[in-house]
Amino acid sequence: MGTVLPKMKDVAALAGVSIKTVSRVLNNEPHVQHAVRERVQAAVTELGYVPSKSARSLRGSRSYSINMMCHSSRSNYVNTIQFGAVIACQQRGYQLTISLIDTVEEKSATDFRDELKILMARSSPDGVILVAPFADDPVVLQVFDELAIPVARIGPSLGPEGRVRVGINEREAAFEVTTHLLELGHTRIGFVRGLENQAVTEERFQGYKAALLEKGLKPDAKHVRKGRFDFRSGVRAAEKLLALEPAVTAIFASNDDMAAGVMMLANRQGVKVPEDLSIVGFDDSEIAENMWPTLTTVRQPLQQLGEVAALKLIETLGQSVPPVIPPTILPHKMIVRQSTAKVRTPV
Amino acid sequence: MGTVLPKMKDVAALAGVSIKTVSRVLNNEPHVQHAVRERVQAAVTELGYVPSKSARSLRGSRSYSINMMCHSSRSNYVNTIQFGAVIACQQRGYQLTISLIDTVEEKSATDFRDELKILMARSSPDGVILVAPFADDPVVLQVFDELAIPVARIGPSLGPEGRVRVGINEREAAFEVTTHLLELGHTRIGFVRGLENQAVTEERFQGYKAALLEKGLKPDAKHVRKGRFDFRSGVRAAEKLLALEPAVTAIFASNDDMAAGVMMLANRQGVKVPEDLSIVGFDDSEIAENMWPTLTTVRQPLQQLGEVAALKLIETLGQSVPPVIPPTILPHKMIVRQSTAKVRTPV
DNA sequence: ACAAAATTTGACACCGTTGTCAAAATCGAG
DNA sequence: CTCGATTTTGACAACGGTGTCAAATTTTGT
Repeated sequence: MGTVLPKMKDVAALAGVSIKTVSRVLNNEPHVQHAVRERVQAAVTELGYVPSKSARSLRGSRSYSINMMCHSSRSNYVNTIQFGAVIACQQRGYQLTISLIDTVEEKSATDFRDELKILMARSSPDGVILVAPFADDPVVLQVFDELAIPVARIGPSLGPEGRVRVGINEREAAFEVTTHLLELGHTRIGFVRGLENQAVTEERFQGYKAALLEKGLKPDAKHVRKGRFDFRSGVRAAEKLLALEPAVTAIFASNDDMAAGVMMLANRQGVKVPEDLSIVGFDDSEIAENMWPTLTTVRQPLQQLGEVAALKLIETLGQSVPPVIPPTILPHKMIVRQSTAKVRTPV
Repeated sequence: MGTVLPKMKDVAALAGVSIKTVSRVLNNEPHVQHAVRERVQAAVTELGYVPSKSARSLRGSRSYSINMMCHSSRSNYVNTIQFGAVIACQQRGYQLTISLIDTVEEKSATDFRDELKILMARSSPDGVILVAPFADDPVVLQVFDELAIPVARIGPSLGPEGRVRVGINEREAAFEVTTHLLELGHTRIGFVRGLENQAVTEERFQGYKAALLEKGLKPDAKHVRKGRFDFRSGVRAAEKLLALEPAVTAIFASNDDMAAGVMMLANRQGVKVPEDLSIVGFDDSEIAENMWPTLTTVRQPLQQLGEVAALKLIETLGQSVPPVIPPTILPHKMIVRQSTAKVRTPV
């Protein structure tokens, strides 16, 4: 009931050892006799003792918290990754905290750096998980270098630098879905790009181009539209692509939200999907199955991405100087649903 | 570059006062001369000093963190509330942490209580924000009472107890959309309930019933289906409701995801929306605008709900014994889009 | 069986802040 | 101008752990 929380000295008293020995057991340090270790552990569970995070981090200068930095957490992408990260952190006894910060573009770079530094000083995490649009931002990476806070980057360009990186092979995935469309007989395939400040935008585009070239087709600039990863920009891109003469017979949108926009416009204009127009997306977010017809897309293991990023990050916290770590590439998978079909009238 | 983080004594030295005085200034305590206060503040900003959270919370037994407890953060509802909560916390210098925990149903009640207690001991938040399905859970509320951790509940049943509560008037909102359908001439209006362990499910249903009764219509049990707040259960409910003889001419789903399911099924069966069937949802989540036709729904100010909950919670942390607080009711708004229209053939 | 080496254990300082309490400075009244 | 009341200030302990280092204990070698 109203019993006070047990402290280390209570555990020590119950086990008949010194405080320091309890500390050693809790931190899995060597130099404790097996029998003593067991006695202490029994005392811990009996009292339901949980070490005080603040005391621990004050002396040990580790906060046992990981921060996930986002621009906005309101997207399936960020949200699902976050979900995976929370699970991993919880499992390892870490706490996940969320920080929101505006992108560099919305303010001056110095303001941004200052704000970021204050934010980090406040939460003083042991490590930070970066997702788009920060995973590729040189200013952000530099600040964390200066603060000597380890970062894990999700879905970044796979450069050679020595930080924890987790992602999928974006280019290959884009190559696969494009090839899927080509094999269905499509030759005029529209492509909707994502936000230009994100590395994945170019990666996916490269995959698209490579697939066309492999089949001996020349990429046509008219078939490529810019997008912003949101529903609305998908609608706008589709307007242009369907107005072409001759129009495209398939559209590859760089994510599902834009694909949903494409589909909405097709529905509205009476263009039949997939008979007159095949559509593919990217991400396999919830919306992909919740539209009609359901969307062919690429499944990114988002939750797993978050989990692995958090685990790898926590793992590196022990090492004093993190070695150069090869990027972890998780497998993606093309999910063929109803929005793609053989082209009707091959020209 | 590699300068160490400034500590309180550095600030004290620069301002020419004692450490304690700096502490007083930072905590807005009285008994500091105006001039001294300014001098200290100047020193703080000059050094870019940020107090150490761990030291603070160790001595002061406040952690400056708020925990948001969810079952799964992967829904627009939870996600948007979380977004608002992060904003509010950040603004007040608090940190938002996320905890995931399985519902009571998935394990024994004692296990649940133990797990919850350990989770809270680990993160030791100053307060907790509860959302569905925990906001109404008596076991959860009891545990927090025992631990003496203040909670803020979002969207709960509006009982008389003295905790921070934030929500909208669910019943009235449901009353309004139902009335909207009635005024369009609909008389056979289907209703899809939500998860039965959540208070809002009954609240919205009561609003639906009240609207029918007010227009002199008798609620028909055949027109009411259970649901689980997800796309799939919306599809299933619609199958049943559209198979009725005579079929319903409108369906009110208790949330947007289920409404999307209803719409998908209608599209698939060739039932024209809104000509043959009007559909309304609830929440105004992103999906509402990202379907075709766009969805008439009720806008819940989810982000604001999260913000207000966090702010009110932080506010009460000062008071030693939180007084009985009246619930905060935020305004909702019916958003009429394309999915509702006059009934075609009034029977 | 005894000294040296290795292992196990505990006393104590310390991390950076806030609470307590007494000292110092200022103010007001007679 | 002095004395008590009040305001302002600072010295010091304390929060609950971990790091250091020395003491106690056990093991090893001869």
